[in-house]
Amino acid sequence: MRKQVLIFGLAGGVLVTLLQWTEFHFVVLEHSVAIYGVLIAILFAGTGIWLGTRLLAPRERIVEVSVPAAVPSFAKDEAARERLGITRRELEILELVARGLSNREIGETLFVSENTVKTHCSRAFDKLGARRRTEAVLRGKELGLLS
Amino acid sequence: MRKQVLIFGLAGGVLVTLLQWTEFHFVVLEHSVAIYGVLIAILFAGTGIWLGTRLLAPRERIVEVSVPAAVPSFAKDEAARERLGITRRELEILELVARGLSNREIGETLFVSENTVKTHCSRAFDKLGARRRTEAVLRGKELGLLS
DNA sequence: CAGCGCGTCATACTTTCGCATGATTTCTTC
DNA sequence: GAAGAAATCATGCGAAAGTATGACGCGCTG
Repeated sequence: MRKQVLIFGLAGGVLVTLLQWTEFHFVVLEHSVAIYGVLIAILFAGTGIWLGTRLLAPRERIVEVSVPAAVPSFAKDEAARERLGITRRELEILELVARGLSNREIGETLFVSENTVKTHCSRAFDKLGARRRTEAVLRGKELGLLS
Repeated sequence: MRKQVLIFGLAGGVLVTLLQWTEFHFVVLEHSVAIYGVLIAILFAGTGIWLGTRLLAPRERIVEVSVPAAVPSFAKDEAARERLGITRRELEILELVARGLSNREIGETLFVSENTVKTHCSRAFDKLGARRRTEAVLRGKELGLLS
């Protein structure tokens, strides 16, 4: 968090410097407004993107989780997940496994590589004491992880 | 990441053009730079947020609610089995698949070779329209084949 | 009896899984 | 600001799973 702020401030300083420099040297009066505009635009577009990713994305994620289930058993999943030390991402992938998707398809669905899916799967299987995906799905349902 | 940069640069170019155009045509009035700045800032902050949410966090989740009624258990299995043209042996193996057993374990359980299990599995998967055992289990439950 | 469905098995081949290991990055937390 | 958790990705390897094809025996049935 501090890192972003730092980089951000640094960029701002660079911009200011650059702006003054350019203005005082070769891009004088008539273009100054344009320059200012561009710089401000860049600055605020960056801020907007930053805000969008940092602040709005998590909210969207929460919506994803809470909307679909119609909320009969959400806290239960969470409790079971927590108890087993399974991360949210792992559970997410486990759910797709239970839907019969291959690792490749899961990767495409979640926009991550197949390798990543495999990693999550392995960890989840390990935590579930399962050695195959079918077994993992079964255990997941038994333990209240999956509906 | 590259995509965003590209779009970002594009937006920048568009802005420069637009800005110069507007400046030389109808907004040359004596508005202060600050007003331009604020307007552009607002505009691009919004754009940035839009970009951030649109491009950097494209996530969706499709969740369905399947309702497997588990009341009449045996006759229904038979009916579904018959309807799908699945033999008893195939269903038997499918049940063990759903229990998370490997082909080898199934073979040992039923005293047949692993190859035989594979054959039955392939045929059953084909009749279920499944390409993976996890998918087959899911379809089996949806169709009332498996409890 | 000839044909058919079913169960059994094999061989060969391709694809997918699962495991181990290590690296990088981001975020949180103390 | 150091440390840990979490997510991401890669590579390599062996083990499963899945596909295709052919074959054999058994029981039923027209």
